[in-house]
Order: sequence, then structure tokens, then C-alpha cells
Amino acid sequence: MPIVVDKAQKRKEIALACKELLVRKSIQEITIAEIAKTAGIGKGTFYEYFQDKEELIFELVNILMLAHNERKETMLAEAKSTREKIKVFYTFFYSDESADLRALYKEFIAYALIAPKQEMIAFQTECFRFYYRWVEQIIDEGIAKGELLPVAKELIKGMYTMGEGMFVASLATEGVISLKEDIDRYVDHIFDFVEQEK
Amino acid sequence: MPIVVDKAQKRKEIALACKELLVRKSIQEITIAEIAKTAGIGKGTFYEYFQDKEELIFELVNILMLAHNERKETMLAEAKSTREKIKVFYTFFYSDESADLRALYKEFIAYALIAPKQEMIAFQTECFRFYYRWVEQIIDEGIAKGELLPVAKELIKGMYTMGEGMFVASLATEGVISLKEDIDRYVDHIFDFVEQEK
Amino acid sequence: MPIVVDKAQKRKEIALACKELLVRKSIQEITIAEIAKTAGIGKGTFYEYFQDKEELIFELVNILMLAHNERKETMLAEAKSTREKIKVFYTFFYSDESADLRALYKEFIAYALIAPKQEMIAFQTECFRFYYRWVEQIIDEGIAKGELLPVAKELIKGMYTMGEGMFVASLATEGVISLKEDIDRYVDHIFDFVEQEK
Amino acid sequence: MPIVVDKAQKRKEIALACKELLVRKSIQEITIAEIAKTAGIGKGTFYEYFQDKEELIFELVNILMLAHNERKETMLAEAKSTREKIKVFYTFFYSDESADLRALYKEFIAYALIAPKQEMIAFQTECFRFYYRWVEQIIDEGIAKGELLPVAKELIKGMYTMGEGMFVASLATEGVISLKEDIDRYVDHIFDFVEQEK
DNA sequence: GATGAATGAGTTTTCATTCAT
DNA sequence: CATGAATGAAAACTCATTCAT
Repeated sequence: MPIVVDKAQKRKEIALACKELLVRKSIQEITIAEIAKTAGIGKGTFYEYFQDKEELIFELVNILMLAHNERKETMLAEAKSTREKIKVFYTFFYSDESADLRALYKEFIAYALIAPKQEMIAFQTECFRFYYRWVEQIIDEGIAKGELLPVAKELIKGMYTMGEGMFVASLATEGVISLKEDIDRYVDHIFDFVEQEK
Repeated sequence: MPIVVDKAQKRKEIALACKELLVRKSIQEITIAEIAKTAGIGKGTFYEYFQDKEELIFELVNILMLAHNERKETMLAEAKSTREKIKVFYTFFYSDESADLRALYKEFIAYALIAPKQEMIAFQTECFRFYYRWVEQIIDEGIAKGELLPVAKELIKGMYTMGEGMFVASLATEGVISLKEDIDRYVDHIFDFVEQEK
Repeated sequence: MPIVVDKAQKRKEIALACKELLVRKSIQEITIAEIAKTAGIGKGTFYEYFQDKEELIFELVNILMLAHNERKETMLAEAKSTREKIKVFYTFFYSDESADLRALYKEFIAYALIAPKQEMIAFQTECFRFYYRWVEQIIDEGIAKGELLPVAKELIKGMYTMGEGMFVASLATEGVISLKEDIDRYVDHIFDFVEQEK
Repeated sequence: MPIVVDKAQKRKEIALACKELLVRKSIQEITIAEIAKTAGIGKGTFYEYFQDKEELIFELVNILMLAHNERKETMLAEAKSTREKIKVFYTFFYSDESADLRALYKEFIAYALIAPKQEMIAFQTECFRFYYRWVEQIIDEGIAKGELLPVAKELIKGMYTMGEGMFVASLATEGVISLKEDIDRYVDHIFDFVEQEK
């Protein structure tokens, strides 16, 4: 009787077993041997489940992103104003809960810059669209409720990328960016502009 | 009389000789042998002038950045309003003239994310501060002239990082970012908020 | 009542299922996984029936050779003269019907040269003897009938190996050997020497 | 001052240093590490002079073939009749002096059968043509001198491949081929046919 | 100072074989 | 009997760095 293994399940297990490793080191510094050892499998076994190291990252990012989105939903439900809701999105860049995913996301960006592969670009594009639409919906609701001026909608892309920029700049520099404070202050100023006067 | 070779001068020559190569390929894909051949020197000679491949990039970025800043000064002199002046800064992200430097800058960011070395961080921090102050000065002038509301000053960091974010996002995704258009539109909206009504 | 599987029968089935694969690719390029998949069995099952990949080839060659010999008998029955009968033997090297077996035979020779194993040598020796005797019998009949000079018998081995040599040379070179034409012409010249003048 | 190395010379040295190894083992069984060690160089150094293992064989075959051809010329000069001269050519297949080259040639054939690469085919074709023309010239001379009948010329290709076939068959079988005796006997019979009666 | 030949550590990847189910 | 998941030995190849000349 053949041993039936749930391939998808095992992929997740392997990816999760390597989480700590992947978060700590850049994928380039990690060897297949290291991954296999960490996951408690043979090198050959790794190749049974993944094409290459990148796929491992993909798998893990996917897993962590789902959990992250759930946390986000919870936080959004608790947020009262649109201003607060938008701020929830930026917590990705500094909250402890998203530290792991953030570390991986950092890798992702770096990879996309250095060796842009189609799959990676496609994935990032998908993520961008997904979060963009999510934010858009929240802004739309804010406008519909009369909380925000319609112009708020025009600022979404810039606000979104400001977060990315702050994040990248904070990693590439030292002592000039204070993620939470700088983002919050900026967001507050922008909302001062776009919130309906009561 | 011994031939005294100006080390600093030769470094520049080597770096400049490799410009096309460095712009075209990621530093990770380039080998020392390739660099030496391109520069018309021996592999051993490369090590006489540089510690490693990164230093070569540093050298070249420095050279190109000086030229870039001069172009910027010229453009700034021609810009009438503060709005226009600020837009000059963003041309770095899309103008043809800065394509080479931009390609190198991309590498810089990636490196800082993947394998952050102290020198690199220090250099990027210095650059950030330099450009930040430059923008700050322009905004200050705009406020002093009564062209802008004082709150404009609070937005500098966010505006600055928005550019970086747009740039990074444009590289990591496909079909969602149109650098010039998206930046311009956003900047215009912000300036609509911060310009003094006449 | 247990299902008794005829081992020999199943070996044949597996070998036959892989025919197309074995003809198309060199045995070295084929993996056990590929064989198992092609035959619709598990990798482990393959080892139940064969020691290694070579045995698979043996099995298949055996099967194809039997069929080939039957075709040969038919053709020989139709051939009028000894000259024609001998030519029948050379059709192996160029006829479409024997293309599959020929491809396998090629592998066989290569293997014998590179990694001569006792079984393989023994098998090839057996084949050589078998066909040699067959030809010998035909030549003997030709001599008995007064069709050929007795010296014809002395040429058998050289004629036999000429075929092999033409075959190997045609595979190892390009544009210098035209199998059918070159063999036919040579055989005709030799028969001009050994046929009894009437 | 740079170390100037005669690349071609070093290639020969490496190839020659590996002669014994290459003759003893099939190229497939030999690893780069083994070659490097045998030649007393580093693995990387091997790749400085050769693209892959095949090139090493090429180099060595070339070297040995030149020496072999010189021996052949000497022997041909000593041979009295055309019959003897032709027999000189077949010594390649059994003489001790050509044992090394023969071992390599065996590899060559096997390779051409298993994994025919363009270079190898081209090389073998060149060799075929070279030796063919050489034999042709000798036959032509024999005919011109009235020693041979003109029909002798028609038999060259078949005679040539007979040698190859005998060689291959002798390697693939056991106890059925006696190279020197079988070739000699056959050649004698053929020459009995084609020599002018006096 | 300049050079480039020499090097071997380090990594990826494949695949025959085993064996628990 | 049949299976296919797991494995790790083995091999090719690259390239930064050194150092004799």
C-alpha cells in the first residue's frame, strides 16, 4: 500500500520549519543543505517539494500573509475612523506581529530589484493590487459616509507607496527614519486635509 | 623619475570604464575577471585599487551623482514655482538622463536590504540627509515667500519616501505604476493643499 | 486463490511498454522513474522484475530479435540466389522494419565498448554465433548447389564484420557512408568473385 | 611581469599526464577531480585549459594519432607489395604500439553511438576521410603499377569498414574473433582476387 | 606596480535504491 | 505484491583571491 503524502501539506510544513531560518538570513546566504537540515529532511526530499529556494519563500510568504490579513481584518473591525483604519495598514511596517513577514517581504523586494523573475513580479503585482483595492474600499466607505472629501481617493497610490518608501529607506539608512512616528505624523497631516470639516 | 599614478584618478578611470557593464548587469552577476577585462587591467590590479566589487559601485555612484546634482541645480534654477522645483527632484526616478545612476541606485537599495554593510548604510544615510536638506531649503524658501503654508514642511519626509516607494514598486510590479504620471498627480494634489490661496 | 502473475510475462509487458522510450533515448539518459512511469508501475515494482536498466534492454532486444528473425526467414524464403539471400542479412542495417531493434543494438555495442559486462559479452557472442551459423548454412547451400566457389566460405567473417563496421561508421561519421548503397556495391563485387561462372 | 604560459603546450602536458588514466578507465568513470589530481593541477586549472572532459580526449587522441601516423609511414616504407601495405593499416587494430590509441578510439566510437555530438562526429568524419584517402592512394599506386586490378578500388570502403567491424566485434564478443588472424586471412583472400596474375 | 595562472572551497542538482506501509 | 516518499552520495562547475614573476 503506498504511502500517501499530502504534498501541499508537507510543503507548508517544510516552509514553516524554515521560518526562523528564512527570517534570520537572506535566501542567498542559505544553502539547500541548510534548509534540508533545518526541516529535518534530506536534500533530495527538498527537491521533491520545491523547484528551488525561491519557491520556499513563496510558500512561506503565502502562509504568513494569510495570517497577517486575518490580524488586519480584526484590527480594522476595531478601528473607528477611516484615519485609524488606514493607519492599521501601516502597522505592517513596524508592528512586532508582522516582523517575520516583513523580513521576508524585504527579501522579496530585494530580489525583484536584483533578479526580477516573472513569477516574483507577478506575485508582487498581485499583492499590490490586492492591498490597493482593500485600501480603496475603505477610502470609498469614508467618502460615502461623508467622513472624507472625494479627493482622498486620488491620494491612495501615493500614500501606499509612501509606506513602502519609508520602509525601504528605514532599512537602507540609519537614524533618519522612525517608521511609526514618521508614518503616523504624515498620515495625520494628510487626513487633516482630506477629512470633512464638521 | 618613477611614474606616479594618481590612485584616486585611476579608480575613477576604472569605475567609468565599467559603467556600461555595471548598469547593464547586477553586481552579483559580474565577475572580477569581467571587470578587469572591461577596464583593460589585470585581475590583480583591480585589487590594488578596490577592496571588492562593492567599492567599484560606490566609486561610480559618487561620480554619477555629482554630475546628476549639477543637472539638478540647472533645472532648479529654471523652475519658477516651488511646486515645479519639487517636481525636479522626482525626475530622478524617470528621466532618461538619470537612467544610469538610477540603475545603480536600484542595486544599492537591493544590497542594503539583503546584506546591509555599515559603509553602505552610512553612504545612503548621507545621501538621504543631503537631499532631504536640499528639499527642506526649497520648501523653507517657498514658505518664506508666502507661497506655501508652513505645514508643507511637515510633509517633506513623506513626500520624499513616496518617490522611493513609487520607484521600488514600479520595479517590483508590472502594469500598476506609471512613474511620472502617478508621482506628478500625487504631488499636484498635495501642493493644492499646501499652496497659499492668493 | 492468490493472483499468480507470470513473472516472465510481466517482464515482457514492461519491456514492451518502454520500447518507444528505449528506442528514442539512450539508456543513460533514461531514469528509473521515467521507466516506471512509462510502464505504469511503481519504481519499486521495476526492481521486482529487473536488476537494473540493462536487463530491461536485454529483455526488449530478445523480444524484438525474435520478431526480426521471423521477418528474415520470410525474406530468405523469397530470395532466389545466394547473393540475394546474403543481402537479406544486411537489411538489418538500413531497413525501416528493423529501425527499433537497430537503435537498441547501437546501445548494446556502445555499452559493450564502454562498460563490458560478462552477461552482455555472452549475449553478443551468442548472437554473433547464431547469425554466423545462419549465414554459413546459406553459403554452404550455395556451394553445394554449385552456385558459389568453395572459397566463399572463407569470406564469411569478413563480410559479416563489414556490415557491422559500415553500421558503426555510419553512426560515427557524417556524409561518408551511405549504408544501403555502399554495402550493396561491396557485396556485389565480392559475389562477382565467388560466383561460379556458368 | 606576468607569467606567460604556452596554453597549447600545457594542454598537451595535461593530456599526456592523463594518458594512462584515460586508457585504463572510460571517460564516464573518470571525474574532473581525478583528472586534476593525476595531472597534478587544481580542478579550476583544468577548466582553464579544457571546456570539459571530452576535450581532454580529443587532445590526447590528436597527440597519439600523430605519433601513430608516423609509425605507419615508417612501416609503409618498408612494405614491399600493396598487399603488405594494406595490411599495415590493419595493425592499428592489434599491434601493441597502438594499444593506447586503440583504447581511446574505442571510447570515441562508444561516445559517437551513445551521445553523438557535432564535434565528435566531425572529428571522426575527418579521420575517416584522412585514412580513406591514404588507402586510396596506395591502391591507386598498386593499380598504376599493374599490381592490382582496377576493381580493387571499388573494395576500399568495404575493406576499411571490415577492419572497424572486426575491432568492434572483437570487443563486444568473446572467443569468436581473433583480430590479427581473421583480418589477415580475409585480406589475403581479397588480394588473391584483385592481384594481377603474372 | 602589474599581471594572470593557479587554486579549491563551496554549492546545486540528480537519481538509483531502499523500505515502511 | 505494489508502491512512491525519502534519501545522500556523487559530480560538475564557478570564481574570488593569492602570489610568483
